[in-house]
Amino acid sequence: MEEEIDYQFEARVVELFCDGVRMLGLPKSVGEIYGLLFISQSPLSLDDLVNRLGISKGSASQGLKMLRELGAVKEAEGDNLRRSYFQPDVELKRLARGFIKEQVRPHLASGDGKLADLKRIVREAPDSEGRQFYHERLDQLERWSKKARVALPLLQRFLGR
Amino acid sequence: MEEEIDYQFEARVVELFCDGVRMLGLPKSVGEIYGLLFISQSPLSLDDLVNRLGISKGSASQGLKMLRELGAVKEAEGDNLRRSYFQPDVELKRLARGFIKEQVRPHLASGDGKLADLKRIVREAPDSEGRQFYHERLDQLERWSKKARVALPLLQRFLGR
DNA sequence: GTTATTGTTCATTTTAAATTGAACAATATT
DNA sequence: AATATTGTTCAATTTAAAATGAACAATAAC
Repeated sequence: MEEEIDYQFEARVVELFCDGVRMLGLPKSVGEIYGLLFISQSPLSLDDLVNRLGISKGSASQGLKMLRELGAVKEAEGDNLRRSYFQPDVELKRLARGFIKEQVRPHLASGDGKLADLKRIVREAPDSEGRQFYHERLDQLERWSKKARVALPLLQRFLGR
Repeated sequence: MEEEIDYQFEARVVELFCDGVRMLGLPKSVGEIYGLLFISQSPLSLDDLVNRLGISKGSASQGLKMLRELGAVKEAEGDNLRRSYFQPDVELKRLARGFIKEQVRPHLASGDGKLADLKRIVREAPDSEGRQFYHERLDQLERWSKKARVALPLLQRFLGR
C-alpha cells in the first residue's frame, strides 16, 4: 500500500519531467529517465530504468547517453559491481550549461554559417533594386544572432547563482 | 535568369528560417511562411504563400494564424482589396515577447500547477523515510521554476535593446 | 575457451505531429 | 438571389521522430 502510493507519486513526477523536456525539444524517454533518477533516493542502473519505466533497453541506453552528454547524469556506486549506476545532477547551472552547449550552440553556429553564405551571395550579386533590401534583412538576422550569442552567457550566469 | 537567382536565394532564406523555428519547437511551415515574408519586399497574401512555398491552403492558414498569435506578422495593404496581406514584424523584442507569452509561459504555468499538486501529496502523506527526501526534491524544482520566472523578463528586457 | 552478464547499435516498427484537401462559412460581386 | 472569391476547420493522410528489440561487442566469471 505504501509502495502503491510511492509508485503513483513517482509516476506523476516522471510525467512532470516528460512535459518539461518536451518543452526543450528532447525525447520523452529522456524526461522519463531523468525524472525517475531525480526522484529516486538511490542511484539506478540501466536495468532498473527499463523495469520501472517499462521502456526498452535501447531507449534507456540512448536516453542515458544523451543525458550523459548533456551532463545531466553522472555515474555512481551501486550494489552490483558489474553494473553502472546513475544519479542526476540537480544543479540548474550545469543543466543549463549542458543544454546550451549541446543543443543551442550547434544550431546557432550552423545558422551563422548559412547566413554568411547568403551574405556572400548578395554581396557578389549584380546591383538591383532587391540587393539593398536583401542586404538590410540579412544584417538584421546577423544582429539577432549576435544578440543571442551575448544573451546566452548572461542567462547562464544568472541561472548559476 | 535574374528571377532564377532570386528564387534560389529566397529558398535558402526560407530554409534558414525552417531550421530556426524547429529549434523553437514550431512547425516547419511556420518557418517557411515567416521566412518568405521576411525576405519579401512587399506584403504577401495567403494565396501568394501557397503558390510560392508549394504548401496547402490549410497549412498556410494555420501557420498565419499561429504567427499572428505570436505577434510575428501583421496585416498590411496589398493590391487586391478583398484579400488580406501580411508582413513580418522584425523586432526581436516583440518576437521574443510573443514566443514567451504564447509558448513558454503556458507550459511553465501548467508545470507549476502539477508541482503544487505533488507538494500537497507529500505534505499530506504519513511520515516516512522518503517524505523528507521527496520534499527536498520538490523544493528544488520550485526553485528552478522561480528562477525561470525571474529570468524570462530579464531576457526579454535584454533582447529589447 | 566456454558461458553469463551488461550495454550498444541500428534496421524496423510505432507514435506523435504536421500537412493535406474537401467541406464549409463568410463576404463580396453580378 | 445566384455565383464567385477568400479564408477556416477538421477528419484523413503523410511525414518525421522516437521506441523497439534482435544482433552484436565487450567484459567478467566459471
